[in-house]
Amino acid sequence: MKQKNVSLNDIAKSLGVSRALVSLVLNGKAAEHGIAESTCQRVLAKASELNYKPNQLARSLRLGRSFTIGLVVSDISNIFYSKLARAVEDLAERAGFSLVICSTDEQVDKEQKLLRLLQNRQVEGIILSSSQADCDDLTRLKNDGVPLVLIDRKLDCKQLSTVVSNNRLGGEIGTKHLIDSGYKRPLALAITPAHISTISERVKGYTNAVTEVGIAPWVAEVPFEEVPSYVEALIGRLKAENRLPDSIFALNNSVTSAALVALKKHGLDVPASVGLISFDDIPYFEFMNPAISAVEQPIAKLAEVAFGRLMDQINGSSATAYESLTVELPVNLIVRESTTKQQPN
Amino acid sequence: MKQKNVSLNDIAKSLGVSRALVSLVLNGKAAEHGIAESTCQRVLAKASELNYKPNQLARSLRLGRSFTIGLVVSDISNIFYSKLARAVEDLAERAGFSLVICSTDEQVDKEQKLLRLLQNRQVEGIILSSSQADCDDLTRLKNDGVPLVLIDRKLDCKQLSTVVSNNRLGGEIGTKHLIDSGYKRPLALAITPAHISTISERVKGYTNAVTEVGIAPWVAEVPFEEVPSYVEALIGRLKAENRLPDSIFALNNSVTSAALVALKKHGLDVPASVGLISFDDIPYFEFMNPAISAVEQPIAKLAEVAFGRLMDQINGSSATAYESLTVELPVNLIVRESTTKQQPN
DNA sequence: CCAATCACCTAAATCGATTTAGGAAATTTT
DNA sequence: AAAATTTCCTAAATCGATTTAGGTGATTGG
Repeated sequence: MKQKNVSLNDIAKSLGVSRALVSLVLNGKAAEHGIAESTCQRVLAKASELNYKPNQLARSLRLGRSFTIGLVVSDISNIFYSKLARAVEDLAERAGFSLVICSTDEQVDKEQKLLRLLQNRQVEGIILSSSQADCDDLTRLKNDGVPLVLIDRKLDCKQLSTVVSNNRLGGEIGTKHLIDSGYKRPLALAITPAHISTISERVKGYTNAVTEVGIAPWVAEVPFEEVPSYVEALIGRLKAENRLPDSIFALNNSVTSAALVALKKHGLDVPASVGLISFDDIPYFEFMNPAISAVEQPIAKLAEVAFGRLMDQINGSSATAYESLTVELPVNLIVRESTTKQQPN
Repeated sequence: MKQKNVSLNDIAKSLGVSRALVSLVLNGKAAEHGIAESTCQRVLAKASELNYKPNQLARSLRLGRSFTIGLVVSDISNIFYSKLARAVEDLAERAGFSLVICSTDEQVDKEQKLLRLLQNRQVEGIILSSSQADCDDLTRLKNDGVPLVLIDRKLDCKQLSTVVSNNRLGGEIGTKHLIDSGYKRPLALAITPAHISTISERVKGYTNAVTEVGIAPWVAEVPFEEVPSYVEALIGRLKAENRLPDSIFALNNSVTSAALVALKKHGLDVPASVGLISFDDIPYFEFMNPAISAVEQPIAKLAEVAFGRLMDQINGSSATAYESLTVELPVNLIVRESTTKQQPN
């Protein structure tokens, strides 16, 4: 069934030369080794005649380079991560790297297992959106010599190169926008576990903003395993008790979806009854009715900076050595219809 | 910087035994080779003491198995493909395979380049949603001994195992739903290039359905590089000329988005002015206003069947040899608000 | 005619694992 | 005590490439 692939040796044998010669020629090092032009031609011709495909596994083993990097996120089918993955893929491809993508489902043990797996596969570096609460495991990985860049989520950790959005500021901007639009009682919809830095930072930003104008913070924490049902129950309860917020800041795209479902199900109009702004912009928000306001993350830029840092680590260049270890990139407020408060009250 | 990894040899040396011994023990073949229990313990202890990580590259080279498969689609950031990727990832992981994901941007030359790359990397199989018009290239790949399964899009080709949705039937069902809802003049929004089987099949289904009830087919072909602008211009023109369709069947998720944008921009109410149904369901459709009706593809099932067939090819089992080479899986109509015609006219 | 130079190529080690055939020492059998 | 087994382990080939130090034969120089 699976016939043996053509190897360097096969070419060498069928030409009666050494495989060193063949390797040199095929790697374009013929000139610097003074290999006769005519020999080059013969090798090249034979290689294409036999349809030679270099075995990258062997090459990688010998060179100690796999030309592969890993991207580990919680769920590649989440649109935020799939956009990020695509951006990383393009950068990697241009740099001659393949990309292995893994999803952790927010499970720390799965994350650890996948990281070990990638390490065993000799990936040259890893870009990771970690679900871990501390960075012991990751520091160990890094000390093992695996270039590592954290993306999206930061850990409380001085050692690891990290690239994130400015989530705190995003939380602030979004909240201020609600306040500026006339909302008096904005509810922040967060998600557990609480150690996920993106969410906690956004909550901080929210809290700062409301506190500053004398509004008491109001944060609901949604367990990530049961987002839709929990949010629906929450909205239902608040409505029944006549304690609805006048606006909601949904702090990531999964709670935004849940909130939209719940509001629709309970017949609550956006923005007439409840204003809504989302952390994370989604293509579909633009043409929804109402169009959803959002705090947009610079996905392409995140990928770019993270990938750049990873390459610096791989190439051992000290370019980023003197920069701050953690970069926070600016986010962008997109005002649409879902935060347009109708009447002043 | 990058210290050398601990190898089998290091363990062997530091224990004064052969590396064959170490390999056998670590692979659990100690018993069948009559290796002393005490020796096993020493090896295991030393391996964990030195924090040994097996080099999968070396292992793969020796075994002739990379435990990696490739998934090649047009764009991993498209939600359809990212859901598919996630499903494949889970299956692959359970089977002990890593997944390399590549995007082709619908470019045939890029697809060919990526396939070659994957082949050089010795992936054990490839799941491919191809942008190619014919299958010469792919047949060659397969004949090279690379297990290959086409997914999502089929080619006009008798040789390649293929797993797709029943797109023709989906086109029919969606169109019939429009007709049954009282629409008289449904426009099918297709996309070029025309050789993409998903779209051409859906158009066929649409055409069958309208023809059957005596309605003339009306298909607009949108060039895939300029979907949003083209669709907007089209809707604008039709509106200006007072030739608007009473409903639209958007034949994939990119034109659906474009149609929604265009309709909103031109102030056309869905479904009051124009009904809309989408091929491909998207999570966001459920809670949009109006909620969008859709023909849903069985993504998980597609992944499952394709992966199963790939494994059969890899394992050389003839399980699927007698089945039809192409499977078409049933799709599902989801009726929501966007196809609710108000008044009979 | 011998040595130096040049042009061209090869041998062999190496990366890190797996696997098979077989060997040495200890034990049992007769 | 010699022969036959057992028990436990090793040598060496192998996967397919890369790379370095060196070798061979022809040409040139003196």
